[in-house]
Amino acid sequence: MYSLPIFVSTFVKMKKTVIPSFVQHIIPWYLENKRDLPWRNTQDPYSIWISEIILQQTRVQQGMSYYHALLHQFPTVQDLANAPQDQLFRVWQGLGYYSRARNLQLGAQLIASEYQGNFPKSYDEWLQVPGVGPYTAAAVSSFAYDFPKAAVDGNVLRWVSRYLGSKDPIDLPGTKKNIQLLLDDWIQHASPHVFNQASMEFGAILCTPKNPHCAVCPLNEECQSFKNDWVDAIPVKEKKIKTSNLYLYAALVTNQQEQMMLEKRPPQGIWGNLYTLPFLTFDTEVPMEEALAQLNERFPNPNNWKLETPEPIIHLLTHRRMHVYIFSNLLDVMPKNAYKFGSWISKDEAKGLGFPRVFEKFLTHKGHL
DNA sequence: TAATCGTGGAG
DNA sequence: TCTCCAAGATT
Repeated sequence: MYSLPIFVSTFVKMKKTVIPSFVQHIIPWYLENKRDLPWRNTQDPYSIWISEIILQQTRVQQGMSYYHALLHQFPTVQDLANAPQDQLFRVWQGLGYYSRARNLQLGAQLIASEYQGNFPKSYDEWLQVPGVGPYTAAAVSSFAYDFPKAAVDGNVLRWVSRYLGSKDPIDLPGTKKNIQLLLDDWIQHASPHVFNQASMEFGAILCTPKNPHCAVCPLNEECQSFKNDWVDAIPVKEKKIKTSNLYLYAALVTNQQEQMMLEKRPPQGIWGNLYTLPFLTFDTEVPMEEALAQLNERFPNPNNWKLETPEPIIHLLTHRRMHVYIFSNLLDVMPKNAYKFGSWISKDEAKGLGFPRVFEKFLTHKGHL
């Protein structure tokens, strides 16, 4: 006989109950056990919005200092809207996913102009802000304005699928949609901002990806995964992460004025709009002579390079293992107009720019930053 | 829709 | 050392 998908059947069943059991158990747990996080002590939409953009795919511990730095550098949405992008990237430097910073400023400009510095309030309004998707729109509108929309992030997908014992892959849009529908119903039985905070905190603190704390979980008696011993098997993911190699050859070129050649990356692609040493990339390893030959095509430099990284720097990206080789022009003098794709930048100027972590570390180590 | 976009910490 | 993946969004 045909059976309803588990989320739909749960949704139908819960419709009949007055207050979902999850709400009854998890909100008291949250109020007792929540972490003291700075963006939880405010209803200021600007601070909350900044925090949510930072926390996309980013752990609290990693994002905390950036949260304080951004609010310190750009106290108001107008400050952020009017800031030079280089200044923003200097603050965002090292946090990764730099399109977040670009879109954050686009959003600030939208709010400063079209909203006259007031902030969107509803979920649908926030969804129009660049860099704000379904999760962030629900989070900001509920935290700042108590708008009743469930925030569905990785924590929530995990605990809901475990709680219901669903083996639907959580990386499929249909699964997310079902969970969104279910929680959009449940959230009506609680204070929206408390519900969303409690929901995510529960996933982050108790229903963790590995070694969840089922023994002390207030929901363990009704958790389908706990009862069936599926906790380690749920959530299910369809896609597996496969990493491939990427070989990056960069040039540290300096002149007699103690300037170095830097390129601003194009807006699209990795490290968009940040500053890097000029570099070439290959999907497969190439002989060192070939890499040097290609560097020489770009720089009218006598073939005199020094390999600064005898062992390549291994820079791990989510889907890539990057092998970074850096060459310097050991003895040769580069003419001022030798290379038209980059700019000569002094040490002091470079300090105000944003660099990807791998270049920032190297240049700092060599005393160029 | 599937691929892309960083970095650092946990296990 | 290696895999996983974290308060996702965009194209």
